Order: sequence, then structure tokens, then C-alpha cells
Amino acid sequence: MLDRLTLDQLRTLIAVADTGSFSAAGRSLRRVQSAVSQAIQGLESTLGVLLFDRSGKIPVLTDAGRSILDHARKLVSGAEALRAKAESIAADVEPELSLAVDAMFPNPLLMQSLKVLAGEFPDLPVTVFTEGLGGAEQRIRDNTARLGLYSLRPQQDDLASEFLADIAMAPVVASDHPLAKAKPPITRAMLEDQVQLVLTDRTQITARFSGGVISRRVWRFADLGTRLEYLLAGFGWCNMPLHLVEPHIESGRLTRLALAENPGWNLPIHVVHDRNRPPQRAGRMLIEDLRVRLTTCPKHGPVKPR
Amino acid sequence: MLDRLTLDQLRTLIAVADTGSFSAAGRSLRRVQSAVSQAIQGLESTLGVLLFDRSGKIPVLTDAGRSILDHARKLVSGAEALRAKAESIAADVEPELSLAVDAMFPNPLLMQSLKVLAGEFPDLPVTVFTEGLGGAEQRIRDNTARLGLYSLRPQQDDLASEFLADIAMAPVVASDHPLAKAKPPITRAMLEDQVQLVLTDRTQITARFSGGVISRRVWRFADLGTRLEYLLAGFGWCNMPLHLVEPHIESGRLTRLALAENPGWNLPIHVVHDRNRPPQRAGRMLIEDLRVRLTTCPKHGPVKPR
DNA sequence: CTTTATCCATCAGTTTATGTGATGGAGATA
DNA sequence: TATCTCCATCACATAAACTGATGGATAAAG
Repeated sequence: MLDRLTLDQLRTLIAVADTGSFSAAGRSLRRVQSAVSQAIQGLESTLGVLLFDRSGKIPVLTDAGRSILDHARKLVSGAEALRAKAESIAADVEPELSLAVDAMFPNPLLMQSLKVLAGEFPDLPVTVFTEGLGGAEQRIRDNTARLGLYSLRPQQDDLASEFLADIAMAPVVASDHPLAKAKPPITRAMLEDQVQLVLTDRTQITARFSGGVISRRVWRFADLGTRLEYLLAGFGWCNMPLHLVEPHIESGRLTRLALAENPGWNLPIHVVHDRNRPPQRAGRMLIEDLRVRLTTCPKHGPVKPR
Repeated sequence: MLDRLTLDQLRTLIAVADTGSFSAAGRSLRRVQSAVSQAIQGLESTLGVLLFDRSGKIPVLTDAGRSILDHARKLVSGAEALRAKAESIAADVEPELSLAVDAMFPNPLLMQSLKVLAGEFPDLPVTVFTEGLGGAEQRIRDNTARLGLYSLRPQQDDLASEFLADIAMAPVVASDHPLAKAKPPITRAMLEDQVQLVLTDRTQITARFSGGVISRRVWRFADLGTRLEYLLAGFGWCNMPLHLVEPHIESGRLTRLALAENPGWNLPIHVVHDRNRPPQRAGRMLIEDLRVRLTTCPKHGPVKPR
């Protein structure tokens, strides 16, 4: 016994307060009255405070007792919450879900899935990191996120991954840009002479990774949003996820480049996690829900080859 | 034993997490290692969750363990807070201090005293009810406040009271009011014909108590603040605590009535409490501090006879 | 004014939980 | 390999917690 104050004493106090007498508390707790009596005496002695006024037939809470009782209720319900948490952990639900999501990923879809998740696991704390390029993977590696949604590069030994869906990508440019007015098909040579708007990793870690750079003239941006603004302003061309630029294409501000060799392609999105920390019930449910939405909703689905 | 989950188990868990090993935890808790081992096993079995990965030499917290540990820390520190609360109760400090203060009472002074009180008892919750007329006493009677600061009427059997200080009162009127321009001394007869601004009890309980009403024409108000506005606007005259109207008298907006028979008088303020619930350390300290301030600070002190 | 029922405290004795100390297996460190 | 320290396990000891009987006190019923 490390400390004379025990949860059982507090539970007994609460029972007495709720039932109104020591005997009744004993009945409700399936204990003998003397056990209750001794438990309360023990509590009073460890706290050094008189909790009940025993002068009448039934004991009545003192001011101090009322005050202690309030606190006791908090503690006991906290203990019950602990058990509940343990139970859901035991039922293979992760204690909290942290996601590292590539900025390319269609956010409205993710939000829909998370809404469903929150309905299913109301007490589950969720953290979402939206990162560009290597950022999401970095989150998985340094363990600040547990589940990654991004385009995984060549097989990684320590990370387990699973294909989730394709994001439709296409080269686009502002409609008032020379490339938009050029007669299709656009050749690779034509692109090389124009400015390409490229994403850089905020953390500089993925300097090695600069795939997809075609043009010799390059502007670099740290985030998708800024790049989109420069794209709209006609600074250059770039590949964008269709779901992000479709509204602008429809409104005529952007034009899809009819590239001869590659009019559109798919960015494969994977579910990634540390091999030793596989997703549990909540994570798996989220993945399945996302998969259904991604294959159902045509707007965000893969490009149909034409 | 009502519940298999005990605070001692949580305390042990915390010790293990803090010291890094079962043996070290045992040393820090002055228990043998096997006791720690068994306590953790017991916790794991009641929660149905594996808390430590024992595959290595020293056990390392699992994800679940970390999550449970966070919660455990909250509970244990809550338990310590309970002990601390009990300790201050045992040291004769009331668990919380609730005041019912008459609106006439100089609030800045009370605030100064409460500031000192808060310095002395930083954890003491304080509630202040500012009430007019019978309101403060009502608070004491229905036990929503424990300590009253107001002018007690004739001896009350069940309430204990103690004189605290006199509040200087004086009849005043707006400077553009006929009474202000009348040639002193003002007679009672002159007052009777003018409108008097009177306070009524919000709760109507003190209808019986309407002392101090002189005029035949009366306007009634529920609170001091509103009455003061009507006073300033010249609707009538009334008795006011000097500390509230002094700034206005100095600025010339209000004029003190030079009453022949009663140019100024004192409202005695008492400290009142239920006979069975005397003020404890915090309350007594507050009273003493107030007494010192009231007798020291001339601005709020009693009227000097002239 | 009894009688009866129910309240609580106390106590000796039992049951149960918790802690002890010895032992053995396993990973580090030298 | 020798040695240290780690943890799990066991039989045993110790200390809580609980039981059931008793008696005093209060409140309601006869």
C-alpha cells in the first residue's frame, strides 16, 4: 500500500452520499454495514477531515464532506473513463489516430470519411497533418503520425504500404498563357522553354526527389495553394491534381495542356504505416471508407484513358 | 475491494514510467521488484491491455501503455489535489468562500481585501453576491452565501453578527434640483413634498422594511446603479453612501442636502453568518483585513460629527 | 410509554490482497 | 566467459479489507 487514499474509499463515500445512509450504501455495494463504516472512518482519518455528522440517526454530510465528495466524484468518473479507454484499446481501437496526408489528396473526401469515423468512434482523438512532398513520409518516420496517405516512392523496407487509389493529374496552365493558345498537340520541347511551377519540400529533405521537372526554367513553391495562385496568374505551367483545378478549368481561367505524349496521368496514393504499428480498428475503417469514396466519386477518381 | 482498479496500481505504473524500469521503480517506492512486477501485471489484467513490451532487457511502454499512463497521471494528480483540499479544510480553511455583500458596501475596498485574500489562499474559490436590501440576508438564510456584509436589522436569533464598520451616508440631490438651490437649513417638511428615490427589494420579501422613507412621493428602484442615474438626472433626492457620490459632489453634479435635523448619518455594517457555520481562516482573515481598511481609509470611514 | 425497526460504532475473527525474499532465465557489459 | 542487472514466478508473511455479532441511539408505530 503506497498511499492510504484509495479509490474504494471514494467509491464508498459516493455510495453513502447517493443512498443516504451507511447501511443502504452497504446494501448497494453488497457489503456489510460495518465495512462501509470502517471505510468512511479510514477515509476520514487519512484526510484528517470529518465527512459526516453522526449526531442524528442518519449521518449527514458536513460542508467539508460535500466538498470532498465533489472531488471524489470527479476522480471516480475519471477512473471509469480510464477503464473505458482500456476497453477500447483492448478492442483493438488505437488510442488516437494521427494522419499525415499529402496536400494533393482531395481534402473534402477525407473530411467526409473523418466525419463518419467521428460518428463511429466519438471519443477518438484525431490529428491531421497536411504536408507536401516528403513531409507526410517524414511524419510517419519520426512517429508524429501513424497513418500516411501519400504517393509512396520505391519500396521502403521499414514502411508497409498498400495502394489506395489514383488521383487524376494533368498539366495545366492559365488560359491567357502562350501555351494555352498554342496549337495542340503540345510537345515536350515546347514545355522545356516555358517556366514550370514546382513544389519544393519545406524541410529541404527531399531535395533529391524532384521528379516530374521537365522545363529548364523553374519556379519553386513550398505549398500547393501558393503555387495555384501563381499558376492562375499565368507565371507558368505545372501538373496539378484535377480535383483541385477542375473548377478553374470549367470557369475558363485554366486550360488543360493537350500534351502529345502525356495528356494526363495518375498519381498513385498509398496508405502507409510503420511496419510495427499497423492501423487498428479506427484506422482500418477510415481506409475502407476512403477507398469506397475514391472509387465511387468520379470527380476524384482516376483519369479514364482516352 | 469494490473494484480491481486501484490508485496504487496507477502510482506504480507512473513510477515505472518515470524511473525506466521495474527494479528502479521498486527502489523509488521502497518496494521489492516483485511487488512492482505483480502490481503492473495486476493492472494489465484488470485493464485487459498489455502496458509494457518485455521482450528487451528493460520493459518499454507500448502505445496503449503510453495512452493509459497519460490518463493515470491525471487521476493520481487529481487524488493528490484531493488530499491538498482535505489538508486545507483540516487547517480550518473553508473549502470555498461565498460572500453576500450589500450594494452600499464600498466595493473597491472589498476588492482590495479579496486581492490580499487571493494572495494568501490562491486555491480558494470565492463567490461574491452583491445584493440590495434584504437580498444579502436572504443569501445567508438560504445558504447560498456563508458570510454576509450588510446592515443587520434587530437581533436575529439564528444569525450571529458582529459590528464591522460604519458607512457614511448623506442625503443628496442633483445640483439643478430645487432642493439644491433652497436656502439651508433644509427642513423635514421640505423633503416631504419632494420625490424620494427609494430602493425596493428585488424579491419583495422585505416589503415590511422600508425604513428611511420620508417623502410622500416615492420612486422605487431595484438597484443602486439605476437609482444613481435617476438621482443624477434630478428626479428626486435620496440617502446615498458618501463613498459612491463623493466624486459627483466634487464635480458639482450632486449637492449634499444640509438637513437641519440630520445632515449625515452612519449605516452600520455587520459581518453576519449562520450560527452553525462560523467563518474559518479565510473568512476571518477577510474580516480583519476589511476592518483595518475601513478604519484606516478616511474616504470610506464614518462621518465625523460636525 | 413501550415496542419495533433501523440507524451507526466497535470488536474479534476470517478472508483477501499486497508485499517479501529466494530463485532462475535473459540481455547487457567487460 | 564471468558478472551485473534486468524481469517473472513462487511460497510465504503481513497487512488490509470484510464479516457477523453486539450494543447504544433515534424515530416511528402500537
